[in-house]
Amino acid sequence: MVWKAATFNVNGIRARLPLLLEWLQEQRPHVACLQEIKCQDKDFPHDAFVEAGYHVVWKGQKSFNGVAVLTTDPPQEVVRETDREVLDGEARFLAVKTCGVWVINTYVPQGRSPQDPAFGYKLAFLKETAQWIDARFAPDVPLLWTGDINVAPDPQDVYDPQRLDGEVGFHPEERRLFKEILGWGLVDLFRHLHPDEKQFTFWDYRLPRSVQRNLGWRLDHMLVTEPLAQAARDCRVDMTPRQKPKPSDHTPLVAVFHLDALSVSSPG
Amino acid sequence: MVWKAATFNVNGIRARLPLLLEWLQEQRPHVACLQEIKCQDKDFPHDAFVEAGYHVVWKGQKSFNGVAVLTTDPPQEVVRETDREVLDGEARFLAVKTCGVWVINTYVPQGRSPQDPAFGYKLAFLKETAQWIDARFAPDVPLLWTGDINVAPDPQDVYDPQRLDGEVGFHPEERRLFKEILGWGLVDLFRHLHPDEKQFTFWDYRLPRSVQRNLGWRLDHMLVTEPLAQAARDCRVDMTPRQKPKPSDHTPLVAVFHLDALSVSSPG
DNA sequence: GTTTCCCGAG
DNA sequence: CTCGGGAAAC
Repeated sequence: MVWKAATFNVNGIRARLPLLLEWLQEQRPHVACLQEIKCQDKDFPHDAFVEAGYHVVWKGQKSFNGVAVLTTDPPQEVVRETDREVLDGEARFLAVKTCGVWVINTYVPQGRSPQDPAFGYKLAFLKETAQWIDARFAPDVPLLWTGDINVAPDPQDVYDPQRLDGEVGFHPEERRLFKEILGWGLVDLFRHLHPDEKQFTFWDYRLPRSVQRNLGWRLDHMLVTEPLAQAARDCRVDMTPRQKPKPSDHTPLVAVFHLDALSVSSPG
Repeated sequence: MVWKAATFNVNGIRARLPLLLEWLQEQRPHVACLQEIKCQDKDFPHDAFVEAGYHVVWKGQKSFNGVAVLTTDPPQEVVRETDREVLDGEARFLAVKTCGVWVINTYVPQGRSPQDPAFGYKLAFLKETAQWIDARFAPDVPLLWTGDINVAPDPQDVYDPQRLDGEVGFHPEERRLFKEILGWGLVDLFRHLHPDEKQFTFWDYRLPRSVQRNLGWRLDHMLVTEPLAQAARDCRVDMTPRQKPKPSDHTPLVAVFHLDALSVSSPG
């Protein structure tokens, strides 16, 4: 099957609901990983997604963070709790197996500033997620770690690498860690398919006309294991939601895979 | 000329802007008195009304209160300050002469509760407005005192006169004062033209389905001097804005006058 | 319920 | 700039 996956930091699912539903109808991803839903579980607009034809798994908290996974096919497995304090303490982690693929959706802490304890938390969150994956999966299973990773790995991933060097999101320590994580057996799919493109997924609201001036960052990623990398046919940023009225500060990243082409080592 | 006047407590002019502009295009009043604009002067959406073909006078304050007068014809005179502390202390009073008619727009304090100092302030505000009018005008000039007066004068002006007797807005003291003020030479135009109609202009947001159950109050009025009363051809409540999405808790009161029929004692 | 302000967070 | 939350007012 042709399988479409997407990640989208919506910055408030209630504020973004009209835009998000419109985008889902246009793109019809088989799986959509959402971050920063910013609502408690009871306030999640579940019905709207069911009406749109999706199964929904969500994990919210008051005010901040919160993640959700929408799937056209019912999820085969769901992991809501990892029993790791760093991953479970805030609503930032959700894993779902759908269409035979494990999808890990994370909203990695932004980090605030390199001196702030939040930066240590960010690094720990990245490490623990990688460890959790390592403990549970091998690099030869079809796995997609996606979401707002909040790290721009390379100079071409920020609008001004000189000025931003050392800033949170483009700090040597996180970039090094990001590469180290890839070393386990993950491919940065967008960069893999587009080695030279300068394409962003986030533009700060606070910079005037940041979209028009393209003052962006590539912070949202699809990290895939080798079998999925080989099954990939496309991975691109969809700019349209960021250009509409009342946008999120992020815009979706979308990938297409030929799951039939998947060569899995294990029998199941 | 046929002259249409309206009063509308918008409960936040920024939140109500789409509804208000739509309503202005449908009704095209020559003068529209707005209350509870709830914005500072710098935040008033002046341009939107100019584009809609209106001259605008407004007086706002932070957070609460605030009044505005829209006129199709340029105002001949404007009174923004009365030099009376009670009238000028909060943004509740604005007077404009347009098309030869003096229009006094007030947002009378709600009063909170009969024991609260705010209730005394309400009574004082009503008295001072009446005094200001008396000091400046005679009952034989065309004058319209309109706005959210926050008094339901008679039992037929509230949804449950028994239960509400003594409540703020339907307290004997304010009703008595309201009648006393009319005694100077003002006519409650809606009641004058519709002696037996039970028609409201306000329905509390907090009562579930208050509009459908018609749990309302008649708090918004057009008090006119005799010449205007004789020139009046119509005075009715326009329910449509209260029935649309995102309504104010009030709905407009609209009146039509034949100004040619005006017999003014003075020459100008 | 609804609006506005102020706050913390990004 | 924008979101959500809590307070105050009606």
